[in-house]
Amino acid sequence: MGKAARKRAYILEKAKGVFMEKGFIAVTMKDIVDACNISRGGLYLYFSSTEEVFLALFLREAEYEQQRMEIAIWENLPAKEILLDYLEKRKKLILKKSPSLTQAGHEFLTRNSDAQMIKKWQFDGIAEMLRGLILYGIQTKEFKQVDAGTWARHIALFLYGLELTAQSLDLHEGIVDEQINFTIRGLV
Amino acid sequence: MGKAARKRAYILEKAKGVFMEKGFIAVTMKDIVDACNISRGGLYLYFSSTEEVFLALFLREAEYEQQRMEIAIWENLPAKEILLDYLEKRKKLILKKSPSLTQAGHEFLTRNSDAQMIKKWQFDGIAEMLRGLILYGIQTKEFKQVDAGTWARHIALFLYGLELTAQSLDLHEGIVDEQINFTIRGLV
Amino acid sequence: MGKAARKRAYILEKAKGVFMEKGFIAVTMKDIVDACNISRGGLYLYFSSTEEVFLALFLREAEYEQQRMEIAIWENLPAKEILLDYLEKRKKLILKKSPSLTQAGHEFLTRNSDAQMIKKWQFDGIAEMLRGLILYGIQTKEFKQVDAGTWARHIALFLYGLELTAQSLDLHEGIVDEQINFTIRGLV
Amino acid sequence: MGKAARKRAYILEKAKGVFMEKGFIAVTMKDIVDACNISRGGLYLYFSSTEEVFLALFLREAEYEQQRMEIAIWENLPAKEILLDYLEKRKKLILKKSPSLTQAGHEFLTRNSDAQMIKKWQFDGIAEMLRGLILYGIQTKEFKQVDAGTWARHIALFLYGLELTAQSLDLHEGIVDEQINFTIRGLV
DNA sequence: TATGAATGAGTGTTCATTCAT
DNA sequence: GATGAATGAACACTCATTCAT
Repeated sequence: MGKAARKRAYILEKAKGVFMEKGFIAVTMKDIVDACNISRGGLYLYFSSTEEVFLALFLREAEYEQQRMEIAIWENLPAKEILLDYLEKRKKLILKKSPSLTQAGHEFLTRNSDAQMIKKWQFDGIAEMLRGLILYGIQTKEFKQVDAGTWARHIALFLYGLELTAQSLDLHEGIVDEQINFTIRGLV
Repeated sequence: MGKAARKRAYILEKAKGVFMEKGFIAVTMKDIVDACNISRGGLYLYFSSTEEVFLALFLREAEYEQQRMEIAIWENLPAKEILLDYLEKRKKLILKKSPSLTQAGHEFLTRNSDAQMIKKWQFDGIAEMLRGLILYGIQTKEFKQVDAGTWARHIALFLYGLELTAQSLDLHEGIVDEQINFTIRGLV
Repeated sequence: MGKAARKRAYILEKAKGVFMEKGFIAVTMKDIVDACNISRGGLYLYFSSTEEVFLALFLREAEYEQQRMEIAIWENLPAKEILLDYLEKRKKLILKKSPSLTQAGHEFLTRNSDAQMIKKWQFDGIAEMLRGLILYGIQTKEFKQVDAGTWARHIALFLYGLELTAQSLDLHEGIVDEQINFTIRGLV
Repeated sequence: MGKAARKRAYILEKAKGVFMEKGFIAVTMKDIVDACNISRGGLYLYFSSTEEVFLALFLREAEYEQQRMEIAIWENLPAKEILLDYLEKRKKLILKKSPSLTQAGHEFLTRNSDAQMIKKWQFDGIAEMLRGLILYGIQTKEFKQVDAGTWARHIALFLYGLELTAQSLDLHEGIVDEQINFTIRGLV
């Protein structure tokens, strides 16, 4: 990795904290500059707007997460275990008090309807992944014979909505657990 | 209605368009001034911040909607019909292509955790209403013997998330229908 | 007194409280409007700036005070008693916590070097009055044989300065008494 | 002196002219910006309010003057000569036709009762200094056996008041001389 | 006369963006 | 490449002043 690439990676890493803290809209170039401890002009050598920073960050995160997921799925672990792991991970994000990258991504989408990549990642990719998992669970008899596509989309949408709203609605852990268990019971 | 009240109502009406267009965070007093075709100072005679405008607007909308709902529920129609009507109404909001006040309300909540009124309206009130409806449906044997509270919260959360995300995710009507029907099938 | 004159007098009375509270510079037409409980436009029917209000007020006060003084002096009271009374009156103004009309007048003079009337009243008139009093006291052998003009101007300047600075310097009563007694001792 | 310090010094120098011209209350950040020929935002890099500018300016001036004074006092010159020099210096300030920083400082104190530094400089410090000088003069038999504290405060107050009022009252040099000589005669 | 809604100019303050070093 | 000082546009907010009623 060249020096420039390393600097870009550094900026994205620091920016991630900022976006997780403040969402997307409220973030200014100054926030990122401050978080990175670099000069105002320095940031502009690599990115020329918060949009650009966020897109690059989101792309990086998406690629990374995609890999982690595929590995987990194809390790032949029990479907139920994979699902529980996944839900557990989402639950942590949901219960986090500060905005998540999901929230920032949502704010970004609200203003930039043509950000296909984010759209794909925030929903399509996850729904597809869940569908694969459900089909696999049906095959291993762990799950009921349900319509995998519909269920996958339902879970994806439900979790996405839950993550966006949990903090603003002040949902406590009890309700989040209740809702997640409710979802699993429908499937298993 | 006095002159001042009429002017307030006029401002709220114009501001509604602005909030539906741009959400809450991105709206400035100047946006509202421009939409109303009044002077900068003129707006300050009625409202002194975007927060104040939005709260007044939201309260007005909430009161109006509340009335519509209560009437429908207490007309003793079959539970299933009331639910379908309600879901149909939400579906229309969900499929509307331009941003709704729900999105603006969500942004408001993201920055203003103490806006109890909005929180109540966006979620608590609706969950409670749905719970009453489900209990009523169970009593009339229209619905299965389910945990009314859990289901009510599930539907409320799911619809809220769906409304927030539908446009940004570009969900087409097929998927929205699929998801709504899926929800009803679980209940009936 | 006609209706208009009565209204003018009313406005001046209320404005006096405002100027005593806030000095001259910080007072806005809105402050006066609020204190008078009249409409914005209404005030403009009588005065078209804070300058105008203040000048009218100062003139009125000056005329009133002038009369009181002259009466006291020509009642043939002992010179020392008249002087003590006068100093006692000034002391009260000096120890008052909020700005006095003197302070407001000073602020006015700072911005309007051509306000001869105020200048005359704040200093020349008082010096002249004190000079008459000192001459009278010398004649009645109550005061030493001093240069009446110089002493009069000294006392006038000293009291004026003391009144302006007492609050901002946080002078407590002990120091004010000390300084006033010091002045009297030089004379008697 | 670094570049930033030089710029700060430049701003203070230009601001000094503004404060001497307009006092403190009437000065806006725009006035300072215009006097410095810099951009609106540029000023905010160094100071974020007129208060801040003025305090920095006053501190600088105070430090400079303090040094001059201490040197004069401890050079063991005759007390009378030091006093005359000091009064001569004050007389120049008093007769200067344009407003002085003293007026601005006074306005600042009027609105900002907790500016101890200014209070100390405008009065306490000077009274203390004069007291030391009078005691020294009594010791060398140059001055009469007077109450040094009372006299020191009297002179400090009198000069302060004189400086504030001289221009607004349009006192000509004859009167200022008369008053200063009068003060000296009381002491020597 | 009297009202008070309405205006718009002026000021404070923040930030994206540029540029000399 | 890197810096950070500087700029200026944009927005929040206040207030003197006007004007239709």
